[in-house]
Amino acid sequence: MVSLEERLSQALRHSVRSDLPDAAFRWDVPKDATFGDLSNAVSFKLAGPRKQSPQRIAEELSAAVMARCRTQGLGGWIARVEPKAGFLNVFLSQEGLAQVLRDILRQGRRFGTRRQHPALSLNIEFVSANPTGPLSVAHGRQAAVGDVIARLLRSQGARVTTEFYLNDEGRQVEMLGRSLRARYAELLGVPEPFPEDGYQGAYVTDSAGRLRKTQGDGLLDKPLEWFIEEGMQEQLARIRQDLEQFGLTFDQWTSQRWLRTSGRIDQALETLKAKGLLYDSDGATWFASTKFGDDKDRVLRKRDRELTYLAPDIAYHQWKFQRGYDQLLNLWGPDHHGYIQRLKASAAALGFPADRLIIRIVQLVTLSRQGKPVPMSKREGEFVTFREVLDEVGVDATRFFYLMRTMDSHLEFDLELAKRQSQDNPVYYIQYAHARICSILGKERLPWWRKLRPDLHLLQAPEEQLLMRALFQYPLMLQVCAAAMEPHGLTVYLRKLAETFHVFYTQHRVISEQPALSAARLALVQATRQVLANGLGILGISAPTRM
RNA sequence: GCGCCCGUAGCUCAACUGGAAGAGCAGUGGGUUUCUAACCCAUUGGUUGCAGGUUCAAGUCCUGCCGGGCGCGCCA
Repeated sequence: MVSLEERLSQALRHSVRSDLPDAAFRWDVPKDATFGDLSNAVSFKLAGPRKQSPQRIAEELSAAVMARCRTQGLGGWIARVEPKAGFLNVFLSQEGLAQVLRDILRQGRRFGTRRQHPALSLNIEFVSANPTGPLSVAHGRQAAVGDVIARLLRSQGARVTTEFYLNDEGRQVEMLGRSLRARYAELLGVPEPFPEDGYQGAYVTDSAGRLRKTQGDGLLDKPLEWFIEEGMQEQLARIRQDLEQFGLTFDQWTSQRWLRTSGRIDQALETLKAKGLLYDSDGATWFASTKFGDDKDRVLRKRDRELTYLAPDIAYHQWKFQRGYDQLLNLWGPDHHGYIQRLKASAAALGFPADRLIIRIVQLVTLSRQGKPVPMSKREGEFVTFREVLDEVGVDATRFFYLMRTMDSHLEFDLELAKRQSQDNPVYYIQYAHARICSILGKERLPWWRKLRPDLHLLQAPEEQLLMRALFQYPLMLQVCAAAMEPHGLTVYLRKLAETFHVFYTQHRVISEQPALSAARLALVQATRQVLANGLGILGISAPTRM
């Protein structure tokens, strides 16, 4: 079904007759409610070529758009199209607002979602933490952002695969195996030097303790590979468990080991070689990535004949491209941003359009308590983990706090504020609005109201109008967040919607002595509840019926 | 030295691919015999780091500075 704003865009385009790009005809939600429900600034773009003032053009266009709406059967939904300071401002009519409520109540959980033909297919790879220890708070943020981007895009009709790249061979996991073995030996009283750059976290010692408990004291005969495998599997299981607790299961796990044994790494290197993009120098094999915009060429095979990390990564992205996605999205930590150029260069070198590979950096997270920073020392291997935050703060608040900022911004995560169950915690503020509505709906004592077809035109109070207008914005807001691949706007919207509801609630009784008005208000709060639930659902946050 | 992100109210941050400067918190003062006060109302707070440029229009784009963070390996 085509939305109102899309039909308005068509009407506007029809009225303008210009070859301006589609974006120029898009309607935005204006910042200020006095500017109406939708606004557009195309008049400014036409002012130059037409040598007329924007306001003059806006006046013409508003009449033309209104006329077009009438012939298209939209006239009843629009009160007026108002030219103001060059902008076109659309004000929905009471019937238009009533229609929004009807749409919400009819579509229920589907309200705000769209379908695409054909559906955009997309792979999102994120978290991809090494299976060598607990997830960090930064991984947690990536988990939240990636998960909600996936949900947002799915809500807009895209086919999304979420994927975790498992770094299950190489130096890092070997170091975990060595560390585990050393701790195990330590527990037995057999002195064995702890590896330099080993994992010093207490979790390794815990892990060694468990090994001893379950498998006895005779494990030092086992080869290093055995310790690597044991340690890695345990860490991986914990990572999966943490993510699951967070409400996140990945559609696909791709392992580096599998990439190698299946021959895909060799194959990728062969492809580059066949294209004449590999050369030997200083005893190493280099990839001529500068031909594709990189700052310098990169080593793929070191002098010791071992591959660098880039080689399997190239193969991995080739494999992702081969699977036929329209777009690949990678979420990385800020420590990887220097890596973007070379990976994009490799995609281009392999003949894939580099603009189909989108790499976004999710910025750092710092923890604080009541404004005071929580020290995070990685040197001793002791740092606040994602699991600790999750256990202390809970899933809902953790998700919300991770998503409250744009991913470009450093995130200051205040543990005390997130935990606090009070008015300054936005999560509870939103959930409370939902619970309040459920309380009203549960207490309804006059069942014959249900038989009334509500007369939504009774909802004339300013607070009711504002609430309906906020509900109207939901689908458009979702669309914008999905297109930007940025969840943060949804948290802002839901807070605003909850506020609009709370204001309405304190001003007006829903269930009163007036049956007709009560029925209308019941429809209004039911629709509000639905949108709050839908929005929270996309954030992966629960919508409690009681608090 | 080079690259990326950030710089907006006392604090934490928005501003949807240039479009009409905003929230929350903190501060101050108020409001519940009624469907949940985890709520609401009022009010204080701005040279958008600095200087130029492009534009009808710049927090947003370009140039140069200043400040904060991160990265720049034949580590992963």
